[in-house]
Amino acid sequence: MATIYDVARVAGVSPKTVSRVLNGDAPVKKHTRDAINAAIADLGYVPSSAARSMRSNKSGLIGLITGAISTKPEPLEPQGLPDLFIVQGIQRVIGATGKTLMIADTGGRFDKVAPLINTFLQHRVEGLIYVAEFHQRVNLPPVPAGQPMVLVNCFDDMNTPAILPDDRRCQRDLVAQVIKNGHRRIGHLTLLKSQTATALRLDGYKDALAEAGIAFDPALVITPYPDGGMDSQLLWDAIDRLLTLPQPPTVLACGNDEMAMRVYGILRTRGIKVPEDISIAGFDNYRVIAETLYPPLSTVDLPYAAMGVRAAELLLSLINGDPEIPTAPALVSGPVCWRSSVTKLGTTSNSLTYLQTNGRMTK
Amino acid sequence: MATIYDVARVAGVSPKTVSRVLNGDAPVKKHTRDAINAAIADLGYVPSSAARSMRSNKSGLIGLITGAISTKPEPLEPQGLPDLFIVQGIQRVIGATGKTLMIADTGGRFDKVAPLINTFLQHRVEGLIYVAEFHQRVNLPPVPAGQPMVLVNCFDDMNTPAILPDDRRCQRDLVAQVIKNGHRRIGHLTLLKSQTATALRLDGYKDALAEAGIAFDPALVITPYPDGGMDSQLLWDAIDRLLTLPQPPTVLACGNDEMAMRVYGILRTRGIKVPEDISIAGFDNYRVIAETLYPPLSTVDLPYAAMGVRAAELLLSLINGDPEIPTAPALVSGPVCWRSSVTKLGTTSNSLTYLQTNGRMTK
DNA sequence: CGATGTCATGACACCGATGTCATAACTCAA
DNA sequence: TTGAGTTATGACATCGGTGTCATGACATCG
Repeated sequence: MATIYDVARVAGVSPKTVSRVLNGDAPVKKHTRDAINAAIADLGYVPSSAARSMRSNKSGLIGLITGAISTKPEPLEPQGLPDLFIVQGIQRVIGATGKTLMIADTGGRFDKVAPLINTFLQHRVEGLIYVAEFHQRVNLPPVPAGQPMVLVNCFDDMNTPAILPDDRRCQRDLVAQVIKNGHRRIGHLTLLKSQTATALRLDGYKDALAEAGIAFDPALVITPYPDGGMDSQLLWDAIDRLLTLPQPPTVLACGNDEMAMRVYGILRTRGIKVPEDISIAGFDNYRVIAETLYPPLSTVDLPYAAMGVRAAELLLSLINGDPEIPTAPALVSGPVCWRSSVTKLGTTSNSLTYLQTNGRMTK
Repeated sequence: MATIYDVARVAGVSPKTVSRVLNGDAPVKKHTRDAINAAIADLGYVPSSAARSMRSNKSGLIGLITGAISTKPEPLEPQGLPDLFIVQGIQRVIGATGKTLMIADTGGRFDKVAPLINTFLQHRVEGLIYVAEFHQRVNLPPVPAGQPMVLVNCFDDMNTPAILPDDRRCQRDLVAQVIKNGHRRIGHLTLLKSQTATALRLDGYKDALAEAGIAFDPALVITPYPDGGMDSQLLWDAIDRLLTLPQPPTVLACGNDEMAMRVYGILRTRGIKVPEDISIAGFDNYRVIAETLYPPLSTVDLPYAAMGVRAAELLLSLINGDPEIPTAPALVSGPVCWRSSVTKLGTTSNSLTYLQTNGRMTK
């Protein structure tokens, strides 16, 4: 690979003058400049960032670590790869600054994180970003004090700056919209108990009820899956329990869009029509599912790309030494995506009442 | 950031001896080694890969570029992010060699490719990998001759080594399995005409028919969407045309799992049961869909992770200068994933014949 | 015309590792 | 005890850029 010395020799100038042309940091006679540019093109010269960053002590690199990592040993079910959207948001911001984003994937193995951080430190990254696959607490290996770092979709016990989804507010907004459409008995099928989002979303669900003056009925909230397993049968049972309540829900708010998709399938095998007989809402706006299902799914958009943007901006300000020290994690929320899986209820009719006469459904 | 000189000073030795401890390339007295390791820990010393790679002329970096890039200006519909699985396969192989994978995302913008390649060249990557989001022809900016490079999920006109999915064989295997289950009238809903995979898969469909001695009936093959648009109504029309044929298909082989999911929804609104009334097959094994749909979808696994592995291995052998020059792209195929969306047909009954008496379906 | 200032360019050192070679310290056999 | 051989360590140059400072070529002005 050609060096700046080769270029200098071919152009008949000193290396320093070539450097000036490359960086445009000092005037160079047009004649000289042309000769140098010709030599660069001739030789296919590409400057070495290693040499450059060694001299300048600036790497221009941002390190990003991502992966399906849980603090628990057993991996939870795969989520919808939201981290990809987060990464794209980060990329947009970082790319605009001229810095280079180095992305490393752990492949879901927690023991890979420490070596990856070490590799990044060897490359003297100016900042580190850790993106979790779903909202969770993490416990990362230590990094040198003063090393700018931002967590996305996760948080730790050491007050590392973090960008988090506002699960509570999103769920509240969604349920509020459902209520606005006339529903008052709102079933809620939650994610796993162990997931951080689950408790927050339940709070949001309660917030919306409280704001509408509807009493909270614990019978309407069911966690279909115990931690670990994900048997379809369990989901059937949960729905069954809800629909055979004395006052069954008119809508099911599901833990995420994937669960909503399963619920569609289950209801249809029982001959229950969505949304005529019962309405369904999801969570995430996982578009491949939400837009493709029939009828399209009402859900909340978890703004992963926006979280990425926020994270990158926060990291850049940390790198620039801006004195803003955000003590609390930043919460980002997104819009409700209203599609046709939730009907507008008249105040008098409840299309599901017929179910009450059916007794407990068969399995 | 501490340097090797700082460590040497604190440990009371020369930098070269520290280097020896770091690399273990020459014996060092235990007493000295302990002092050095203590100093390293004290100072939080991390070696600079810039200085290292400058001296050794080896970066230990592999550059990977990915993104939803099409050679056409208008972006096609989003596929299922298969490139993520490809990337994970690549990561596995590269990670095992001790090299570092630098991933850059174009964010779907073709004009970002050239600058990204340039950045990678500045970092003196030892190899380049380009991963396309779906099987396509690409036209990448030029790279220096001799720079090891591999294309994945795409190919160009310059014989750059490439790893491609074997669409033809996968489709053949799937249809063969369908035939083995007693189906002889097999509808085929294709992807967009402009997609490379579409023609290959049609060939595979014909291969399977030919091997089973079934005549090819063009009426059974429909391309629902014209290039560009993706109106749901068009899919309805396509299905309608198939089901009202004098001899309607007993199974619909869809262009991908997402299309299969839409077909599920459409059929159900018409009161047609899957798989009792008609069977459905997909393509891709996009697991969030295929496993979650009810009934679970029979499909073909496009082995994206395996393609990544193959690509990484090929790149490593190019870097090592192994003299194998694969002139033709390597085709990778995957297993049929048989689930319950395709029924076993008895040779005498055709459960769909009742539809023939229904006449054309209403919209 | 000579003093001063500006502009274009070059010489040289330095960033942080490591390869090469030299050398000090030590072991062991004659 | 001494010379040969081995082991542990250090001095120095080098990789490819760029910051600092010096210098030579002109232009400008009194």
